[in-house]
Amino acid sequence: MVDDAIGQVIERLRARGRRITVARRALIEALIAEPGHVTAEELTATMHAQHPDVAESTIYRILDDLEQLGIVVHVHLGHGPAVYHLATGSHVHLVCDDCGGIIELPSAVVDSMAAQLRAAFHFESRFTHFSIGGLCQGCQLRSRSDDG
Amino acid sequence: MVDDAIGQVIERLRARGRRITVARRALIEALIAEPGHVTAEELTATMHAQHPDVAESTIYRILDDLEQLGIVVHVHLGHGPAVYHLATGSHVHLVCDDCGGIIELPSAVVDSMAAQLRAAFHFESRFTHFSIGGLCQGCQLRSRSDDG
DNA sequence: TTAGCTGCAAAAGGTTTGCAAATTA
DNA sequence: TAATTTGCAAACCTTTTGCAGCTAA
Repeated sequence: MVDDAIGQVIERLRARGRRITVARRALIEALIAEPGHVTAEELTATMHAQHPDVAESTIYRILDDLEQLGIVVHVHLGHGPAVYHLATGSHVHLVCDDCGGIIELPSAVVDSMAAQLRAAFHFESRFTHFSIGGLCQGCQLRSRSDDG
Repeated sequence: MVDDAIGQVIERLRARGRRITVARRALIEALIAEPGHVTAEELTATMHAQHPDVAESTIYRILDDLEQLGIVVHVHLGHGPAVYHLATGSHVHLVCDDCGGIIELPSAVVDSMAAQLRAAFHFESRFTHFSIGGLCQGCQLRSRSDDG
């Protein structure tokens, strides 16, 4: 069924006139195999196990292309490098400013907020591209005790 | 009253043991004079009109320091450089992914959302550090007509 | 006087680009 | 064959850092 998922993506690429190269196939495999959010650097490392001569610039180019085709999205969780994942299973991220911990939310959680912004500003919001920053429970407690 | 605002910030710096240098005073003036969101580069340009030999690295260092003191915040509106503004008047940004247009919201608009995240995840969210991406009305209409 | 700040220059980190060679269809 | 894709290396952009000299208190 992983193979199946790969086949489906490849189909979509062919349908849009892309050529299926070793690097593309390997990157799609890596994206499907990886569980969560991966940086370009991590993807490169994964792919280098099997294909050590794929250049990181190639990976950035393929990711760009996949993103334009709506197959992949990238997310900014914090100040570091962007992370990538398949566009299916897009979700919202709460990221703790102190410890960097991540809570993933189903997009539905922000629906009422999105509706509010749509009604008031005609703005169709996507909460998925940037994280929502803040403090997790642990860091709230810690900063309180630091104060005292 | 601008002078007054400057004086207040300088007081806070002194109270925390900072030295008041030409660069610091000029940067505070620039921040108070600038209307909205400014990048470090824009601040540098502004300051160079009066003080051409202040280094950009100095500006980054002072901004860091002011941020640690809670006087300044930086915000990521999109993929470009961070923008800075005084911590007073902190607000939420809706940024159009297509045209880059910005809508500023009073923080109160996200209060109910914040309450929801607090109740469900004990997460104290700050919607001010990253923008909320999406599509503004104009770009929604444009992309619809591009489809057809 | 002396700690804190600054300028300069260089480096770091993430991402993009130019170009000739390789590869896909 | 012809156009797309790639590897390599270099550039780019924003931000950080090391260090010696300057300056505010």
